[in-house]
Amino acid sequence: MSSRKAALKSVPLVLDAETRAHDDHHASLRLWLRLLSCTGQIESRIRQRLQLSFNTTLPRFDLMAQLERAPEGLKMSELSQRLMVTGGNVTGITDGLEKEGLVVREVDIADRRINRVKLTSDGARQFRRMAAEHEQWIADLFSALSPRQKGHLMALLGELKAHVIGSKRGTTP
Amino acid sequence: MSSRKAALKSVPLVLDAETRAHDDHHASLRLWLRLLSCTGQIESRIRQRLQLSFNTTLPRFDLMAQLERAPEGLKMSELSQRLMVTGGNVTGITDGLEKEGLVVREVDIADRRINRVKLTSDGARQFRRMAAEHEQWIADLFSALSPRQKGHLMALLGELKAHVIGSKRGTTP
DNA sequence: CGCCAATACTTGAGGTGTCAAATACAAATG
DNA sequence: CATTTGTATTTGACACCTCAAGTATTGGCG
Repeated sequence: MSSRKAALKSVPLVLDAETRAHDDHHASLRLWLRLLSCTGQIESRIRQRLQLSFNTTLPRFDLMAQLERAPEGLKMSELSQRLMVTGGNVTGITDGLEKEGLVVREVDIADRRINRVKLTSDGARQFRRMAAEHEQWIADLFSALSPRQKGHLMALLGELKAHVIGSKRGTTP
Repeated sequence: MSSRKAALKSVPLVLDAETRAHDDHHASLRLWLRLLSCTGQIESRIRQRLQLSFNTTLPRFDLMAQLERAPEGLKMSELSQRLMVTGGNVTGITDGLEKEGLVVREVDIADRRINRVKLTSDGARQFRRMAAEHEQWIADLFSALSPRQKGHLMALLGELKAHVIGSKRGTTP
């Protein structure tokens, strides 16, 4: 109701360093939340479909996908590396798949510490069915973006990933 | 060894639909894997730091973050919605936080089915300490991108997310 | 040969996550 | 007011996932 205007807060023409930092922090935070929610949504859709269509899970699917490209089988440790999960985890998932007959463990002749894991023919057949559908799901989920946009997104994520991985120093030397 | 050239497979000047579809599928798949690995890397870095610096976890942090913006407290169901996880999960995380005295459950006077969850003053203090560091971590992790690039990434992910969420029909109506 | 460190994997405890069934309370209905 | 219906949360069974400790087995070294 007052008529005074002089007391309104001034709008600086040049933003100070602190303000810029604050804005950037905020932008990064929002970006991170969007990245997280985007990935989460897609992942949850895939899990859901894997469950509905094939009564399986993403980690199982991922493990089988690795095995499919390695007809000679993979060591547990190799699976662990490729799936970027711990060895104990691989043990558990492999147990489940083995119980369902989709996969077999074969003790290495030369070094009996080693377990070589292979797809059974049943597992291979089942995986091929799943892989085809899976690829289509992904294509559909990403169909909102043009090839050009996909390339752009790929590049931006590439830079981000490189920086994140590159700065992995300083934890426990 | 033959000198005949006519039998070489022709290279079409215009790619057929099948080839285009195949390439697009492949691009989508690679993009998805990169998205996944990027998010995973960042998430794992944050988890690691939360563990090292504050001996806590990401879900606990996220729950406390929600409570900080709601001094009157939140119902379990509200937490469930905001964190995008199931109610059972919220129960578990809240149990842990309550055991450590960072959070309290208060039964609603008017409707005794409702549990209102609040940060304790101890929890609030601890959260503020964590939040400041957390924001800095994020800013650092995303510092590889210019503000312009951040904006671009934000927009691309926005389109992707909108499409994914928009196509959520067709499961169980 | 015999011991010992390194390697490959498994096990067990603890925190997340999901779903479906159980519990506790409230509201609507007759 | 008693019964039914609905809502808020918890519980229990599984599946992941990590870390740290345990078990086998190998290969080197005295």
